[in-house]
Amino acid sequence: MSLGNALLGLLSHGPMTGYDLKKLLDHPIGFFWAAQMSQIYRELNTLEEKGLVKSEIIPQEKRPDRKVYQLTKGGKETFLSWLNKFPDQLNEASRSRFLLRIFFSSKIKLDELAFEIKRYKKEMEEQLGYLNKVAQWIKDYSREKKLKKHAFYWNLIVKKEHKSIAAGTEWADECLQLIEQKKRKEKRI
Amino acid sequence: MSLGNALLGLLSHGPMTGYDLKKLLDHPIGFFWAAQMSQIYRELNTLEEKGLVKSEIIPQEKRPDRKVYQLTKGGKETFLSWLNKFPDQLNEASRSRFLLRIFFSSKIKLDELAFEIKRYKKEMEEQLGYLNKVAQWIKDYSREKKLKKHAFYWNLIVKKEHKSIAAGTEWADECLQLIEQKKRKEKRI
DNA sequence: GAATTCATGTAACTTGTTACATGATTTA
DNA sequence: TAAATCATGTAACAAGTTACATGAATTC
Repeated sequence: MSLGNALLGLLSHGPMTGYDLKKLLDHPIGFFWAAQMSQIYRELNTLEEKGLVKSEIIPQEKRPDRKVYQLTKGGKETFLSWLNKFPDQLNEASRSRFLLRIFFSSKIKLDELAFEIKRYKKEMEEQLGYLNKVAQWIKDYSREKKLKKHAFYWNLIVKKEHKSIAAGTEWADECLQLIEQKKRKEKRI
Repeated sequence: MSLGNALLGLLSHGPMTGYDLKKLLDHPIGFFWAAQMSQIYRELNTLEEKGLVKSEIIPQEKRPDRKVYQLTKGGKETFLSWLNKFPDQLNEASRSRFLLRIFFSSKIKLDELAFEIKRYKKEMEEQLGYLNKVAQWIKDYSREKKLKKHAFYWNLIVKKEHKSIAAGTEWADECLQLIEQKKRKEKRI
């Protein structure tokens, strides 16, 4: 239940609603753990059933009530024990629709493949823009003393994403060159 | 149903049993699409219900019967239309337990983080070894005329993995240095 | 006046994981 | 003789996605 632990971890920064959690999950965390709203609400229910979080309804004027979740003792313990014990597998089973398509792409036209790779490259560029925003967000956030200690770790993640985006972009360029070469070669024959 | 399309794609190379499919999924495809045996059997049943594959039981001496699956016309069409239409999202929602742990790692000791990153690096090295085997496998495989045309595309994937493994390894080294620096700094204070 | 945001969710469905089950044959 | 391989799966569960629902307040 990695999503559950993500939620517990976020709640260790303070009480929040499902909606707030979703925003954090989208924003800096989306890079390495995505979740749908509906999944978050379900997970929060499960966590509450297990006694790891408790909720309190706070009425608001002119707005729907806020259902604010906070960690219980058990929740803190569960989260810390998850953090402290080594996972038996570091990486999730990999699944990339994009590479799956490339694997079979001898059956499509070279131009179509090139198009798809260009779109991939564009996506990398968008992610880079987003990553820069995240880096800025970390800077802003870490002005608060309480959050300063996190910045070091969060920047490690940013660094990793930077490298992987660079690798992806480089790869895309090389691919496009190789495809051009292949196209010329096929014309000659 | 990406797994379904992967299976259809593999079956387009010729009739196979679920077991054979699993071996291919583990071996070169595992890099970008993993699946459990039980999932494959279930997916094959679904594909058969939809009329995209058909199976034939071939009795064997001294071995359990083979249940050989092959594509139907509908299966070929479905696969090709999947290949030819652009997916609305190239990348799956990202999920990395490893990065999730790093995000929260201000709560664990620096040495433990370093240990985890070292293990990550080791995993990268193992993957590199595996990747080299895959590259060799492609070479061997593409001696067969029928499969030669795939080699170009499969090598694009190898190239991508190479780059991403290199990026990961580099990142791990830099992290370990930064952690050492931070440790020294903390001792001084 | 239309679209978006805030805030809550439920239901149905699909996909992925883990554990269990069988039983002969081959390799170390 | 123990383990691994071949080959088939089922069942239960966990996790993720998509579609649907509500309704006020704010922004364009």
